Amino acid sequence: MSELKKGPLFITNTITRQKEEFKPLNPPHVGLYVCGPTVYSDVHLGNVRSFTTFDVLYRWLTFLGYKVRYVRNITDVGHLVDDVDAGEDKIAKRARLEQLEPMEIVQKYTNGFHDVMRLFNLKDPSIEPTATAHLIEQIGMVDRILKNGYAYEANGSVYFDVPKYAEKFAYGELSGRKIDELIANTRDTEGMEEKRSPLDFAIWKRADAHHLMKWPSPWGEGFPGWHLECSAMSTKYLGPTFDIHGGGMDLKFPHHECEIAQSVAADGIAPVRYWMHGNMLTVNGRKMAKSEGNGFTPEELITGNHKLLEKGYSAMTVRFFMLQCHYASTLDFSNEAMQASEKGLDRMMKAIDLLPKLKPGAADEADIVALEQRCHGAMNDDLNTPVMIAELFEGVRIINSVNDGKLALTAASIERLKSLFFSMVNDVLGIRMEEGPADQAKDDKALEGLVREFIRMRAEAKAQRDFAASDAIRDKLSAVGIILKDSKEGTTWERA
RNA sequence: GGUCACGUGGCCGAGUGGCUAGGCACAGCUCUGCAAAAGCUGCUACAGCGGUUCGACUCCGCUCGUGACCUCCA
Repeated sequence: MSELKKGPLFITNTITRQKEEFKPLNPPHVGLYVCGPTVYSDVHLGNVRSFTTFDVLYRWLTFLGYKVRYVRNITDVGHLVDDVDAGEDKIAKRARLEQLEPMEIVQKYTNGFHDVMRLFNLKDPSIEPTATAHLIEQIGMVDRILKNGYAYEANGSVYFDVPKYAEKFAYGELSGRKIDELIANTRDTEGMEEKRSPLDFAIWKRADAHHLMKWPSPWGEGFPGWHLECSAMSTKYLGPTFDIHGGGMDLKFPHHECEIAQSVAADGIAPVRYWMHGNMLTVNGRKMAKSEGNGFTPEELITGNHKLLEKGYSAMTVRFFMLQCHYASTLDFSNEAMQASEKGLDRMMKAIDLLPKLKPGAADEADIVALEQRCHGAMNDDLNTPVMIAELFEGVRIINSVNDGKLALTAASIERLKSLFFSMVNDVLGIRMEEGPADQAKDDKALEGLVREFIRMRAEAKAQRDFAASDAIRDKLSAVGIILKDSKEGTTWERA
């Protein structure tokens, strides 16, 4: 058993805009923080793409042997509908609309989120902290920022003093923004009188008497600002500086920019060493977003019950479709592309099914070790899943050729190929193999026996060269969704 | 308006200063009684215009087009 060439891993650090070698702070431990959902509505496919990106990152780091502490939060308070005037909380607003207690909303959509994560085979994070369970930490952080002079209290709210911070630190370095331009581009809005600068953002917000979600604080009853929870919880579980912070591109500004500012202002140290941002899922060239009305839920996707969908697609097909595109590129959803992925995945799964049946030969006519190294190399090159999948299709060709007796592989190479596919497809890409479209009904004993009997009858007809009868059997089975395939070794069947 | 991306063959999508991405579709061939599957082969592209270079799809500039962020968003 030769040593696998697994390293080094390069990832694009969005704060430097460069591909950098990943070196954890305290190897073999890796701290990974990913911005989770705000649980006030159903997640849509665009959200799934983002979480899938970091799921694969988590899986790959684990595969490389790192001990990853993966923190993905649930935002259950503090996410303002409008930061400027009313300051109503998204969850509170939803609660009012649905006439539910805010925590009912949180529970409902948290459950829904978890269902979707399971459906798409996303691994659970090591810690899934909620904002409401970390009020103490958040208040503590506000306090530190105040004490350090980077925030001010106004009328029961506390605002982060961006211009003051920018005197000493590089506010805007992540998103590439310049503070003068930001000020120049600010629109006049209502209710800004409390803020000294339009760029300032709330880290603690006073709650009115009728406000549903509020907690006592040194500044009165209120609730934490949106950006604060991630800073407070990442600091608590991963330390003041940790390895990787991930999220969607659309969180870069202002959310992640504010996170950096908060951590630096509170603890005097940059919180994150590698920032990673996943790109958007688009539909007809436009970002999938609730406001566009072009999003569909995973349920609609699977049933095909949506005007943009010609048919339903399985969760694993969707996952495969997403991974055929690099995470940093936009990915455009279309029925044509989905069907291409569905067929490609199907072909791959059928090849995987053949793996245990391959007959070893005396020599190797394909280099499995090299294939393996190319797979690993693709992943180490900024998680290039599309290239890795392309390599796997090379493996598919090899498997089929060996199966056809056109290519020889030794028993050892077959074993290696088997474990390569298992680790890359199942462990790293997170495609559940048993759910391959290939054979869902194979464990149905009665059906298997029935089809076998038809195959036997058809073989008899064929032996007597009664092709009309044999074709009739095949056609009728085909009409009920059973496809027969003849080969030298006999006839096999599968579901259409 | 400001900032930043992107524009690849019929479709989706990688990548690189000179050498085949891959998937799907299509065509031909092999196999087969026929079909399906599988394999082989073919179709061979990098928005436009300039520039740098021995050589650019890959670097630079401009033009056109598209998108994202600047307000909540994965």
